[in-house]
Amino acid sequence: MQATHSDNPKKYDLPKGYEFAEVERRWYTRWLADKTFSARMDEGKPAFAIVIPPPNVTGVLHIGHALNNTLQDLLVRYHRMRGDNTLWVPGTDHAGIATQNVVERQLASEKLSRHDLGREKFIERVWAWKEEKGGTIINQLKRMGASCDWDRERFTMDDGLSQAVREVFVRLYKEGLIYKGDYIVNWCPRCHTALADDEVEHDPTDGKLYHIRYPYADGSGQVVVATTRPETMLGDTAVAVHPDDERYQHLAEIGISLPLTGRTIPVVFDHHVQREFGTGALKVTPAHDRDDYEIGLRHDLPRLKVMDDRGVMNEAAGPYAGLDRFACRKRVVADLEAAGLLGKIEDYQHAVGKCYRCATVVEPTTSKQWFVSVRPLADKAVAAVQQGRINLYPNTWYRTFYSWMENIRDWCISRQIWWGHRIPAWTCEGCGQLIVEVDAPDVCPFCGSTRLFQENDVLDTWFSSALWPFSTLGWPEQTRELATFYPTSVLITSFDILFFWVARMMMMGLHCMDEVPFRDVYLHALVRDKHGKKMSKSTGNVIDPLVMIEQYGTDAFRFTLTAFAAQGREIRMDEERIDGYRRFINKLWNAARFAQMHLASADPAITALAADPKRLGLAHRWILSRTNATIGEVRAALDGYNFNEVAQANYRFVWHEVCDWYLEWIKADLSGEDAAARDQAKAVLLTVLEQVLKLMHPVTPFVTEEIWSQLPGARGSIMVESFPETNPAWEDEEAENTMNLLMGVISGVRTIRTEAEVHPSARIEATLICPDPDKRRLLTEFGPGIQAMVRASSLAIVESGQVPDDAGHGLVQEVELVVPLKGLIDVAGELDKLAKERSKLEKELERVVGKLGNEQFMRNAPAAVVAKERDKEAEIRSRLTKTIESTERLSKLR
RNA sequence: GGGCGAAUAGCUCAGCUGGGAGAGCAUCGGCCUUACAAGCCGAGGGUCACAGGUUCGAGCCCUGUUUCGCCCACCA
Repeated sequence: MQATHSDNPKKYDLPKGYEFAEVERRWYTRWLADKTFSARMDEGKPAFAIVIPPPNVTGVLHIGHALNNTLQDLLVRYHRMRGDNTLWVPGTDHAGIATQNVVERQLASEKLSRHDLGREKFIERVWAWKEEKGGTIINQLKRMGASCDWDRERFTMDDGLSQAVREVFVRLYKEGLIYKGDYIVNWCPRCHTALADDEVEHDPTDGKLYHIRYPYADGSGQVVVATTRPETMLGDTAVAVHPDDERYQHLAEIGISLPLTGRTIPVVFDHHVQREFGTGALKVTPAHDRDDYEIGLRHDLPRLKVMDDRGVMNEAAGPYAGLDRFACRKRVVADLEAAGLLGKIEDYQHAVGKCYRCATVVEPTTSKQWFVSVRPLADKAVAAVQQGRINLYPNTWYRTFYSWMENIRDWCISRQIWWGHRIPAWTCEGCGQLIVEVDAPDVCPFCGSTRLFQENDVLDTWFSSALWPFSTLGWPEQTRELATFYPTSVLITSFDILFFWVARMMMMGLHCMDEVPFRDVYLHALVRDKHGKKMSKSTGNVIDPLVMIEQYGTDAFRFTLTAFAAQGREIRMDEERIDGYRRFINKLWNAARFAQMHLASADPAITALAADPKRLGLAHRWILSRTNATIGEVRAALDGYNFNEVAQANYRFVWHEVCDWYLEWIKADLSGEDAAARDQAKAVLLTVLEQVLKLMHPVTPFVTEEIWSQLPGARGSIMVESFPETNPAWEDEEAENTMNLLMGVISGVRTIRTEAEVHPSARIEATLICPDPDKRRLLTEFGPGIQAMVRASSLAIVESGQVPDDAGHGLVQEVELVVPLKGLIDVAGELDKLAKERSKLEKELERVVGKLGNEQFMRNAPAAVVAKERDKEAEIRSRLTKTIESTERLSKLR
């Protein structure tokens, strides 16, 4: 009777296909209920801590988060299984500008602005939004299987964290490392706030370069200046030329008559000006250009602001007041044209700074802002990295890190928005003194006035996230968490926030805690589409992690991300790969089903048999040796953050060693009559399966937990099982060599079968000709196994013999494989192949012989390499002989 | 302008300190062989971008070239 899939439904406890959706839901709920993710702080155990890069509270899980959190979870689960005191702190970032924008948009749909509500009501509204919508990404992280200690979830505007922010601010202020001043900053006219330098993105943009004639004040001539922003000329307060430029020396006395305004402005001499560029003359607008600002400082030029916060021209722009800056540009150009002062207009591509939040063209402008003097802090960070107290992975980042830190500029930390940590500084209306304190003062300590007004500005979002590694652990309180888990072990993040965030955490951690915030930094790549393009909504190439999870399951998705995470390599996500790994998860599932058939009634204590492999059969010794090797590989890969190797080692082992060979090999024993053989097989099968599940658990938590729970015996969560360790007793080179021989012979016979198109279920008669007595003994010993694997009705193992003319023939490790095939051979095809084989072997032989005949090689190459070449020569020669014999034999059949 | 990275099978990628080129997918052939057709057994397919160099030996090290990508930068 032919068995079908519906037969014996009771034979399997596990469903035929892996049903990930139900399993994932069930186990995550259970893990949460059992608090399996909760950090422990046991005495005497090493600590392993990761703080999550807090996603924006407005965030929606994208594939970058998915990668980032998969890698973190991988390490956290690994260390938890190793028995470390393991903590993964989750949380979200209040994301000042981003969040304020979201709520403002919401208000706009009600035809309201934040000003209609006023500051207090607006902030209430943001909190309300956060309560309602802010948990989105946290729930999505849970879908990813993230094993964060959720009871310790933090938000950068929590009371505790806000306290930490004020403490640090006040401390830095009192140390003179925070100052307030009127400087040029990047201003976003749409967000109405200053931006830090790295919050400005420079896009190459097609624009125009306008050449404008500036007449000399005495009318004796003119100088041409070029600009991409003609409207800023209204704020020009000088023209600059190079000090050594003979063309303009005489202008020092004369000055320039600024067109459209009639103002007279001086000519200044500054080394910044490039003589070769354009006419060598540069218009100077200190209030609206960063370089011009510097020139202005050097020459004590007035700073004339001609725009307001919205990018609209102000009264200083005279007749242009009230015009938007871009409208003004057109008008200025038209007026210059009319006045005959406009020179050529060139197409010009240049980098235009845009707001990283809303892509509005940033306006450099002077404004009163708060800054951090980063030099002393940066020096500490650089020193810590140089001393190896912080390691960067991949190490290609060191150079970039150092060069960035060398050129770092003071950090503008004030933002003119409402959502964020309000700067803890008050101005006394009585005496005008500035008071900076952690807690709001009631009276002015200088004059006793009670009329104190707090700063309106809030802090840059990155200020609070810079404190994240210690603020989340309770600082400034000296908590047990802080003592146990600071410094944290590793930070895993995307390289694009190395400077926004990572460098600043180093600075703040070293300064405030006097200790690094983390020992290792692993910087992963950006996830791109399979063609290497950035994913973006407009391109339409976005891969949504949640869709992937629904389609392929979380484990398959996680496995894919892990497999792609090779150091120093960009990730080109390909949905087909996810599908491939989904099949792998299913393969594991089915291997477990198979095991379960035989293990369901087994006593888990039988695994004790595997402790002493010397008494076990070959295949068992082999798979234990391979298990041992795989454990070593996986651990090394995890310890070195070589995530792709973790995936690869597991994949290879499970599919190509356990499933392809081991399970097939032991089928006979499992269903055979020999009770001792059966017990061995069960014992090792269970042992290997346990090891596999543990090895894979950090990558694929759900399927491994589900299978684990079904194994015989009472079992707790696999999450708290101990991670596999290499076991020297399992290492067995001899078993590996023998199995390699057997597997080679089996594959060789299968090739003969397939090429002759022997039906897979047909039995063949096979002969192995093996002159080597040791190998012959092994082949004889394991003959029944070989016979089963190649579906032979008979298997003869002989020392020597003739190969019949019509036999299929192969050669593996000096063993001749002979399968009589009675006319099934495709003679012409085989002869073709043999000819190809022959020429290939001859070429190889030539190379090897040449090498061995080379004195230099013989002198310089290590003995092992020489010996290997000798073996190779012998092997090639014997293969060549056999190939020629086969050719002759087959030729007769033609 | 400076810096970094990449180029290996049709596609996506491994290849760790130099010692006989690999995987998955795709392609071709054959199979429902009772864990898995989401599978099994096989096959074909590569001038390791190009040119030099070092070496007994180079996908790997060095130099240069080309192409692509990214980061940083005050040439209006």
